[in-house]
Amino acid sequence: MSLHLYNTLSRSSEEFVSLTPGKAGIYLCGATVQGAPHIGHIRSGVNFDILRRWLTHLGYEVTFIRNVTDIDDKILQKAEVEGIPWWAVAMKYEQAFSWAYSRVNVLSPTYEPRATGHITQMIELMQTLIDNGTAYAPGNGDVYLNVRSLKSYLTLSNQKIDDLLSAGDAEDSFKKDPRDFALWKSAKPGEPSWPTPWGDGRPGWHLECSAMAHTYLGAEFDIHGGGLDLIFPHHENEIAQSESAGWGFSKIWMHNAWVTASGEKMSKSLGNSLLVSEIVQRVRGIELRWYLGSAHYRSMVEFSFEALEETAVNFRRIEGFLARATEILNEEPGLLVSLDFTAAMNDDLAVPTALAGISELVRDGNTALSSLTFGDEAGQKEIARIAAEVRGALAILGCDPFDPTFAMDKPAATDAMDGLVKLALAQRESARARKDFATADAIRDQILELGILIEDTPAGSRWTLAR
RNA sequence: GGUGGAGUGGCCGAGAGGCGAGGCUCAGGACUGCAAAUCCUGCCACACGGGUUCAAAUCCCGUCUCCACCUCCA
Repeated sequence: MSLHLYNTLSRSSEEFVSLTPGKAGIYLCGATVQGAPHIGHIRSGVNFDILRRWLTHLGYEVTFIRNVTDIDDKILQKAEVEGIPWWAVAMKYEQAFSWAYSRVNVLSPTYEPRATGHITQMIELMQTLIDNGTAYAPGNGDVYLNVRSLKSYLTLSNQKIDDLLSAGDAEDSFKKDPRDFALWKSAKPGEPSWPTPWGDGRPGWHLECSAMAHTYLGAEFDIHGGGLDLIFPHHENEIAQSESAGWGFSKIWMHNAWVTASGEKMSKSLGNSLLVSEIVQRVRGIELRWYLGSAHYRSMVEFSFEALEETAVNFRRIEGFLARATEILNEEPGLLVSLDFTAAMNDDLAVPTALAGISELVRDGNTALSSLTFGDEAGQKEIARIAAEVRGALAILGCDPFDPTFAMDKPAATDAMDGLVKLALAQRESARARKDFATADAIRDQILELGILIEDTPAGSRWTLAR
């Protein structure tokens, strides 16, 4: 089966046919840099990173744009609170996001545009919309989109305009209709602003994504992604602006579900302990990624530390197999992508199904490892094949243990430490040889207290860090 | 009020008419000097009430519970 993806627009799974053969353009709504990233933000990054890696594996040349919205009401508020300029707030949290993305091995986008770098494009878009009558400037410096003038609206969220609850503050505004939304907001005293033909001001929330997607991906592109909660109003308004400008815009809309805590969506108050910076104190980045990536992207992930730990244990089993296979083979496994994995991924990125296949492969691999006899070339080949299929799958999911990105998670695995542990192991070995098990076990216990696990194998003892 | 989603074994979590996804935990076994790691066996679940069908977790009708979006949101 070829790649099929669920399109929010049609509420069904559709075959992916790119606009330009061999190429794929993706626009992902990135962060509004107003605070530190929690694991929900990062989940979105991981989900779409997996999509990107899969498309790349399938042979597409992927242009992946993930924006940074670096001007907005909350950033200005935060600047007040923190007593630093708004642009310093934006930079601070943009860097926090970059750090978090890198900890979970999310690839850098092809380009990462900032809203404030695209004011010119936004003004051009507004001019187009005003010229063709879909937008209006009431004279106070604001620019609004007239939603009643649209041929279609709310096609993504499948709502009727009159069913929407009306905005609370609509009465005293310059809007023609309460549902009209701001493309541009006039500057209040002390706020940053940019000059436009309609007055000094700053972008409304939605305009930047239309302008930037158009700049880097063109009038029409393949996939637009983001969190479920962006469907309305953000993505509806992007569609409204872009289609009114005559752009085809995105063919497929993909939305990731969120991470919940105690059954509820993470809000700021709940999210404090779930900052990426906190979680990676508990588990390694690769384990956090495994956790966030292992649920289907359209399913809610109910966060708990227990589930996180459990998933980490599951990952270590897979990792342990690859480590043992590497020792036996005397080289890093290759990278193969199996037919089962391909079938699962092609079915709207069915990672959980793919994971079941990986678990079965690992079991077969462990069995092959334990039944391997000296000089068994067929057995070695089998182990090499299985290890390569496991590693190949992990690599697509961004969790390849051999990926240098994760090297920082193994700080203690230096040659010096290896030498010291082996020294102790040699002493234990000689104690075992003379059947002095009390001494042998004492050595093992002492090493364990330092956080090092000992496994005795027919080929001798091996050690790993316990974590 | 409108729109969308969810309810699966001790726990997590897939599947969407027909042979027990998978993981974690736990119990037993194999291996081991003892462990660890690994493998094997066991734990036959689908919110509730009806219906359709040879066959329903899956389809239909109804009910209950929970969550989300409706101009701050990943």
